[in-house]
Amino acid sequence: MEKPADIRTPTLDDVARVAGVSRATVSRAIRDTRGVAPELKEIVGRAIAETGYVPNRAARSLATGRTGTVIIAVAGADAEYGGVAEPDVFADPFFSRVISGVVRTLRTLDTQPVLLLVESDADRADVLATVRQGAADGALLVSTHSDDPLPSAFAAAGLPAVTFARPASGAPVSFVDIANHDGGRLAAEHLVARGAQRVALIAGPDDVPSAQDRARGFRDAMARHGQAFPPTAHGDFTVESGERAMAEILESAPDIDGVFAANDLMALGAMHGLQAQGRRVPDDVAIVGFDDSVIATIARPTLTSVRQPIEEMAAQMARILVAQIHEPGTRPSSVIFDPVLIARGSA
Amino acid sequence: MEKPADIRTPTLDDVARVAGVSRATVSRAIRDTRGVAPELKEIVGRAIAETGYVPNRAARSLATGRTGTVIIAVAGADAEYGGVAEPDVFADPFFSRVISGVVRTLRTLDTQPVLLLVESDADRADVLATVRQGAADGALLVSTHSDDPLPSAFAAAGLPAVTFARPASGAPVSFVDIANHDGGRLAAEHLVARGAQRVALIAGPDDVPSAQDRARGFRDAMARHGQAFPPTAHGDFTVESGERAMAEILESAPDIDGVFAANDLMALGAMHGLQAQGRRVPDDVAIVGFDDSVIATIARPTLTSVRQPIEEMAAQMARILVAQIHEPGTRPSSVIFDPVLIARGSA
DNA sequence: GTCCATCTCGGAACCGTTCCCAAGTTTGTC
DNA sequence: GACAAACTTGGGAACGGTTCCGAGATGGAC
Repeated sequence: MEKPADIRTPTLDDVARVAGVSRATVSRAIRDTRGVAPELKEIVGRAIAETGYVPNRAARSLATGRTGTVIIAVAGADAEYGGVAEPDVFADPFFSRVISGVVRTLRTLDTQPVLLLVESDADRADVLATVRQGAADGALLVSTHSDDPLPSAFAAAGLPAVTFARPASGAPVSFVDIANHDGGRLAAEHLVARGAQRVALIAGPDDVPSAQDRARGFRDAMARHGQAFPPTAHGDFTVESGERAMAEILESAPDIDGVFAANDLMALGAMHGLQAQGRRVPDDVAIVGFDDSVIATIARPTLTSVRQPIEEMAAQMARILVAQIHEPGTRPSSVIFDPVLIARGSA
Repeated sequence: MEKPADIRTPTLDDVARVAGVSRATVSRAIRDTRGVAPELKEIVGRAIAETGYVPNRAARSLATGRTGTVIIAVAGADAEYGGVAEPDVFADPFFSRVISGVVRTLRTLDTQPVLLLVESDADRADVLATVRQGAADGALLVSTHSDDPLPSAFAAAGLPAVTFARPASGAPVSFVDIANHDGGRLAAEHLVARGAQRVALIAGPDDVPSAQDRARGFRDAMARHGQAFPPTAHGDFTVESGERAMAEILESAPDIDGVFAANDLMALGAMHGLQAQGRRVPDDVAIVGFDDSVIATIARPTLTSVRQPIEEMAAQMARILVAQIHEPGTRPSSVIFDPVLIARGSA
């Protein structure tokens, strides 16, 4: 008190001195573990307020071995994979929705997300290192590439991780996914029910398992209605690629009257392509997208789309990861969501 | 070596033992401060590889008082402010672009971003507490509300912070902004040059300074061309509000031939509203938006828009913050970017 | 060969928590 | 009233780094 009021941030010892108890007691009072007298807890509370104490996270983390932080790693296009094509994962509402769902849920779990972009092997190493260094307790892995080695790396290191979509590598990590095959089927059935006779498919990249499943589900269902071999073109989930794919299809099969695209951005591109050729949507050609993103409601006509409850899926990822962190050694689990078709103007 | 190969993660002491040097030397070798013999550095390097050592971030952070982490706090709609209106900040490409720019830049600065959502006073307290607890070295504040108390709080606490847009409170914190007034002027001049005789304005919320500046810039410039009082309606930066505002304007001024909206989402809503009434864009009514977001290229016709280099602005925020963290006590600085009009199909 | 300056390295203190363990206090039972 | 059990509390050792300080070693100048 006689000391020149020092600027140093108060520590547990300071609070203990003011409260007239030991450091250990203050620590217990703060985290209100049972076994501390109510009146002492009261006194400690006042001492904390008086000193303006805030616990130091680094020290706590060092002592407990936990940080209350997880990584959310979103994988964009690798430089090696093509780079410029998709300059920004954030341009795709898909990633925004995942992040949104994760962030919102983690908030209720007293956990903070560190956002890491993965676009190279160096980035991948960084993600793993960050957890190894104890700067985060686990990782949420969101990647579209099937050969992403990160899930395997986490599994091998025994570090908590949850992926969006089943890891193609078969790595034993928890994941959350949607029944993509069923989603493709829903799209097919909707087009057929609408009377489409000659449908086409704009599929995603061949190395993306979820895209493959959607395509397969679509084709399987169409085969039941006599259209086992719909004309197909591939895109990379961007609007531009959707438009290109549409043009490609129209060249070989100008008489189509229905299209299913593996995501909304490509569906929008297809719509642009069709409209540019003077075809009316949905009168001449019906379109069904996938994701039910905000894009679907912004398009004109609005886009019929297979809904993927991304925010809820992301929330589930967060819950599984946190549970796994608190209960180490539990076996990997998985949750599969069911898609729903949302009918709008385009089909 | 005779011990049962323990599963414990290796520590500095382990490396020191293997390398046959002291812990202090290993520490110095790792951060290669000068004053350690090259051959020892070599030996230490091998020992690190052999043991699979990774430095513990919590311990380092405890010793140094730094974390290599910053908060990026994005403020959505407060529950108190209206809540449901904007269920998700991530739906707005604006925030995605800010996050993208920040994340990309921080990566080059050896700093990791913790993403925090701010939607209540409790969230705000959390942001401040996180930095106080030493879990982050500073904060990037992205908020549209003028009465956000966070900038002032950081300034008062003397904690490093950088805001997107000049803080309305006048708090002495660094910020990055765009010349909104000039942006409004650019839109006005473009519409006038195009021959628009009766323009209208879809402004943002009155409590958002940047929106006010855009509106003021627009009106000031229009006044120079004899249209000092353009019919005006307000929106809240969403597509729906843009459509509503457009309807409102058309009711009182059905003969307009040009519209400026304070962001692209509202411009798109306006476009929808006009098209629904059978008006052609840009032939009957020209539209200029603001932001030059991905929305502008997706719309049909594509949207003429005042470009805001958001990613670069965000990058600048990150750089300023990190500089401030490394050089404490520096005075707040600011950077103002210049807007550019990108002409497309809508005007 | 001696002396001094310079450089390298090890010992030990320190950062601020948590948690184990022992000591002290209270309560309850016979 | 004695003794055991249950509960609180404080002391001190981790946790895993960084950094100050002093001791040797080394090299150069005379």
